[in-house]
Amino acid sequence: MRLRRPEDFRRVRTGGRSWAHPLFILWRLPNGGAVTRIGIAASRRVGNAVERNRARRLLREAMRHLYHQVTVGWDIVLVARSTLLKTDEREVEVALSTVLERAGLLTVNDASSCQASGV
RNA sequence: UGAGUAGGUCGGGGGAUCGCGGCUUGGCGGGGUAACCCGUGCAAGGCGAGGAAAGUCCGGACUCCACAGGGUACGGUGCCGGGUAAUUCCCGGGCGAGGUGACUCGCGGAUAGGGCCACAGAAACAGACCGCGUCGCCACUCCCUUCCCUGCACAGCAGGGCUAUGGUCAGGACGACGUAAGGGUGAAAAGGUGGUGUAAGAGACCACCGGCGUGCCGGGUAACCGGUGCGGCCAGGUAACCCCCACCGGGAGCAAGGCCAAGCAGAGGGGAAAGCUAUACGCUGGGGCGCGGCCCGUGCCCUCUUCCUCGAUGUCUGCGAAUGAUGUCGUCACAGUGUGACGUCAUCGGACUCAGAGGGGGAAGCAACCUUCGGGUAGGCUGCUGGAGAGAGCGGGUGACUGCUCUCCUAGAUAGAUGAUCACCGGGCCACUGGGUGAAUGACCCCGGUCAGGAACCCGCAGUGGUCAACAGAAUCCGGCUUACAGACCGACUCAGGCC
RNA sequence: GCCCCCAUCGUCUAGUCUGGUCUAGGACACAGGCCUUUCAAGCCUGGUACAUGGGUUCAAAUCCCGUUGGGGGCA
Repeated sequence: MRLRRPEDFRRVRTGGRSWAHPLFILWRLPNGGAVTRIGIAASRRVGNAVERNRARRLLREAMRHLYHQVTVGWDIVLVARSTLLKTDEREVEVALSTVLERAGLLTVNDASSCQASGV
């Protein structure tokens, strides 16, 4: 599920914890439900419209591959940085999985982690 | 072959797997008698970014608000004609400038008026610093003359002097006038050349050239062009300064606008028709009576929230004197189980008087609504994609463009959909290999060819490997402009060189 | 998305409307020197800017057009 309303983004950004990475910043906040909700943001500092779309799509594709390994019940906001434009999807996916692990959001699952590293 | 000019087209292709957003159909769930509607971690089918989607610079469509008409203000456009829904766009033409040329660039008015033109320069729009002249004045320099001194043997001559006389050719100073040829300054300086002319000069005059204004004739829808006559040198730049002339323009923008849900806090101003209209005080007004001869003044009383008007010696309620009716009781008279009179009490009626209340219509007031400021919401639906639409054919037009016919349907997101991975084909560039054309050179026939040979260069035909692939993402829609852009292709034209 | 506004030394600004005297002024900051035992303060000196590309004009920070960057408003 995606986060769409501006107040949801505000809530996660003000009430949640964050982890920074050279490629992006991750915020998370428990939502009290049984679903994982993802929001992706790219400011004008990232670049023009094409570059912002590119950054968003990379993050969304990486998150799609890792979605079922994420512990349920959290709202997650990913903020893109301009370094994303120089990388490809696999690097983003590896970086995202390590940051998710540091944030304690990965459900420990041997099969899925092997799949994640093997893709 | 080289160098250019203007224009047009394209913006990699088709696949596999996993995903994304609409639409249609079908499942599933809900509602409903039904038609059908709503929802969806579902399935299938089909669709899914651009030539600039960008900048938001013009012009329209559409929506809301305002709106008799005209003028002014403000803004825009600006050679002429045409195209178009419209334009600051496009097409054709005119003039000027640049280029050998293809071609490119520019465009109202500076004698309608105002302002400005720094510094420099005499002067920046009409002027005189130097200069060139004429005249006057001075007598400074020089010259001449007179005078004085010295010498020569003195008629005179020579030299010198002059704060001493006169003259005025020349120079100089000053003043007045003429002049604009020349000088210098500046971004810009008052038509050019030659002559006549003059005190000096000057379009002052003349010839030619250039420019301007204007009349006529001819061509053209027009801008304008050609011819011809006249005037006359008219005399700077700036209108992306004000301005003049002609034409155009109401304002805001899809976050417009409409509907629903949720939520908050009202205040000021204006206010049509219909509807509704309470209390108190004061002022004003109205009515009645009295006094003074009248106008009028004054005193008292009554009346309505306030004012106007209609109607009213009226209506209703209450108190109640005189008086009337009935009844009880008493007294008297007549008279005789009664009648009458008077008195008292009770009940009923009650003119007039007194006290109180009141009608119909209109205006003020309340109020729907509008507006200004303030407060609240940032959720959903709609607008929302079929249109000045695209392609082809046949016509019209020099062209922009346009008429008819046929065919086609081609994104609608809203933290905002096109992505990830994999190879394949195609393109540019580079390297290597192969191939083609083929010089030097050699041989043969013979005054020019044939055969061998294989360098450098060129081509990029074939193969292999590597590498590169831009600018950029719809947000109401459309027509233009501007800006960004790797590269590829198409035909047209010009100039130069070579060959036939 | 739609509609406005702005850009001048390192920073804050004047000048722009009405072009010239702008080699662009001021304050703070910076560098050097004087003063002081030293620091601060004070005094003197210096360097440092018209966002960018064109156009109009004799001349542009100023007027016109494009580009870039920044800011704001609109249910």
